[in-house]
Amino acid sequence: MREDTRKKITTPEIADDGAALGQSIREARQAKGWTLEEAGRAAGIGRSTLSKIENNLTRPSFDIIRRLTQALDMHTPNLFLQSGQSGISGRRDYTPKGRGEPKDTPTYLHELLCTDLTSKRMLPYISEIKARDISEFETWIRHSGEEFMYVLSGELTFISEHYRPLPMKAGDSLYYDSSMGHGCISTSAENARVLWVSLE
Amino acid sequence: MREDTRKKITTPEIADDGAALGQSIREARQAKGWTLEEAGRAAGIGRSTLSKIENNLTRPSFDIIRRLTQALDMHTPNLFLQSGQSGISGRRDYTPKGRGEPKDTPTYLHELLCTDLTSKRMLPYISEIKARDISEFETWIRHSGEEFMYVLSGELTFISEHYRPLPMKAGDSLYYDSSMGHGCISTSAENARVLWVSLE
DNA sequence: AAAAACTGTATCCTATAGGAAACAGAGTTT
DNA sequence: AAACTCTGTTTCCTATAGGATACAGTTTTT
Repeated sequence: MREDTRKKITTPEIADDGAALGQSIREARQAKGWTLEEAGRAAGIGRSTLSKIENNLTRPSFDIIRRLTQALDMHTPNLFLQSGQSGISGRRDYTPKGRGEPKDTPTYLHELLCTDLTSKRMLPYISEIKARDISEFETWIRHSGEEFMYVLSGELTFISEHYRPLPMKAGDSLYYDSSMGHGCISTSAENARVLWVSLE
Repeated sequence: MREDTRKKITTPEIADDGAALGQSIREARQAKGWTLEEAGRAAGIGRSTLSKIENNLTRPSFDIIRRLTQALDMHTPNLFLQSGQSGISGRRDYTPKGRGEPKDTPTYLHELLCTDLTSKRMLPYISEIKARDISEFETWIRHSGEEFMYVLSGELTFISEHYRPLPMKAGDSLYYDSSMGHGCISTSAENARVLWVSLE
């Protein structure tokens, strides 16, 4: 080994709050059984860079992390959790039938489900859509995210941009981009009941 | 203004594939009605840095982006979408009753819903849980993410780590951390039917 | 309408991110 | 056991991230 006469430049232990980022990546890589070389090639980065990232010896760019998470099929939301907050880890929330949290609007009767878990990512609720005429429709509902709906009872028509009205009845389900303008109207004599799960 | 004799170093238009990252951040900041100064202070970064990020003139570190997304209450998964793939934007997927894609396991009869939309983030399916004795239970199901379940018919018992068995019947709902070991057994004479929505 | 207080952008500079290559250690092969 | 071939780590270097500051444009105050 050759003599190193230079002043030692210290850059150790960056990790501060970013915390277990490197560890997460190392686990994901090893779960795939990949070497630094292989993972680096898949993500388009050098193995030295990857080594430093996994050992928290650097503060990688977002771009690098994005490429890595793609290559390793990683679960990205976890990476954003700072030490302390850990989502709903190890918890569950039970709501008996009809015991959700009511929330009414002029058009809908909502029953929010599992509201004790405030940090959950999906938002489940049951809506009672009041029977009414199609002419009452006013404006699109539009909000970023994705939504899944399942018709519990009754009949309704789902209307949205880019598509023609879709008649639905009990047992039917639908998944859609909620940033696309959308809305529901009951087309049965009685109210229709729908289970919704909204993301974001 | 003084004469600039240096060779112009060009660093414009980094944006390459990272794409609309800066735009997303600008939108989130403006949605909060914040100036660069305010948002920067909330995230602990300088306004000049933030300006460059929003205009895609730099390739920010993951750490910076994490601080920003926290301060701005941003929805992080979107940021990981690269330019080509845009989720399910502007699309919807309808599945009539009983027309899901069947997928059976020894214990469950699954019917996957809305399988045409492959890039959706939530995974909805209906499971028929075969009536059986509690003694048949073998091992925990465990996978990262969150799950919501809604009992459509029949009765069952949900069992999981950290908790005691939970009897559920039609109309009940449950939200839980799916990394926590869990499982279901039917406790009614006939099979129980459950609607599940799984996230990641 | 000048002065002042804002806004977001552009410039300058230093610490460092990330690639190339050297290094070190553990198996393999000849 | 020496020569190869892997692994992951460390060193070296250049391009650049991000803060400080100067600049420019717009609105508010005196």
